[in-house]
Amino acid sequence: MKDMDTAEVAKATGVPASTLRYYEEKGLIASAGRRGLKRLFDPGIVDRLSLIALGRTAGFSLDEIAGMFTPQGEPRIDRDRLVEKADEIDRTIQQLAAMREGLRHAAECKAPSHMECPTFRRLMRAAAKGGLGRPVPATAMGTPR
Amino acid sequence: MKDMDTAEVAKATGVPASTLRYYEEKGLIASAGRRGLKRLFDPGIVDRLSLIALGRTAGFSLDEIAGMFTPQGEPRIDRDRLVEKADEIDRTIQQLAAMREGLRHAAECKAPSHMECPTFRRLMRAAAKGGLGRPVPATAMGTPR
DNA sequence: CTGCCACCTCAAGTCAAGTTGAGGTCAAGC
DNA sequence: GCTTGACCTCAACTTGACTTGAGGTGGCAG
Repeated sequence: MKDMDTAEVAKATGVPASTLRYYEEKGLIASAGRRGLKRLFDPGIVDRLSLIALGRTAGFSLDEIAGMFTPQGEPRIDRDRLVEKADEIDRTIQQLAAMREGLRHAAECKAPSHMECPTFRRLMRAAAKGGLGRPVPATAMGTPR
Repeated sequence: MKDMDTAEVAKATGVPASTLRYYEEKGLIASAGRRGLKRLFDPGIVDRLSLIALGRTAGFSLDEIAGMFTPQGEPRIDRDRLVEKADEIDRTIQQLAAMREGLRHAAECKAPSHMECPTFRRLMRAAAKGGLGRPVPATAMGTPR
C-alpha cells in the first residue's frame, strides 16, 4: 500500500487530523515525508496508532507511551512494565468492585437516609481514607463515543 | 463538639485548606460562620467531605456532587443515579479485566515481538475500536498517597 | 498591648490531552 | 493558468480540580 495522507489515516483509524499533528509534535508518530505541505504516513501508522490507543486504555500517559518505542520506531515494551500495569489494573478492579457493590447497596437500602445506613457509612469512610483509590474520572467510564 | 477551623478540618480529614476554600467557592461545602477572617465549620463537615470523597471515587464530578445536596445541605441522592453509576462501573470493570488479561498474556507471550502475537494484536484492535472504553488515567490507578 | 504568623483574598498557574481559529500554501481539476 | 479547498502552521483556548503566590488582617500568646 502507498503512503497515506492525514485524511486517509484519520478515516482509517478514527483519530482526528488535529490529534495526528499533536502526536507528531509529541514524537509519538512520525510522518514518512511530505507532498508539498501534506504529511505522508507509512501504512504502519495504523498499527502504531492502535498500539497508542492500547497504551492509553491501559492507563499509560502519552509520554510513557513515547518511551515504549525505540528511536527507530519499533515497539520496545518492557514485559515487567506490563505485569506491573496488569497488577495495577487488578487493584483498580478490586476497588471499583467494592464501589459498585456499595452503590448497589445504597440504592436498595431501606434506611430513611443514606447517612443512617451502616454499609453506606462504611463505604464513605473507606473513600475518605483513600482506601478505594483515586477517583476514576467520568471520561474513563464506558461513555460510548 | 464545637465548630472547627480550617486547620482542624484539614487535619481531621486530610483535605488541604486550599481545597476546603475551593470547595466552599464551588458551593460543595459551607462554613458555619467566621471568627474574624477564619472560617468555622460545623463538625458535620467531616461526614460531608467523606461523602464528597465517595462521590469522587465513584466518578462523579464536583458539579454532579454539588447537585446531590439539597439547598439545605442534606444529601439527596437519587437511587436511580446510583444504580446507573454502578452499572457504569461494572462496564468499566469488564473492560479493565480484558485489558489486564491481555497485558498478562503479552508479558508472557513467546512471540519475538508483541506485534507478532495474535492475542496482542487482537487487544490492540479492540483498543483502537474503542471497545475497551476510554482510557483510565493513571491517576485513577492505585497510586498510594 | 503588641507582634507574630496562621489564615485570609484574589488572581494566576498547573497538568494532560487535545481542540479551535485565523491566516497561509499548494496539488489538482477544469 | 487559475481557482478551489483540503491541508498546513502557530498560538491560544478548553476542561476539571486544584495549587501557588503576593500581599493583607486579625486572633491570641506573652
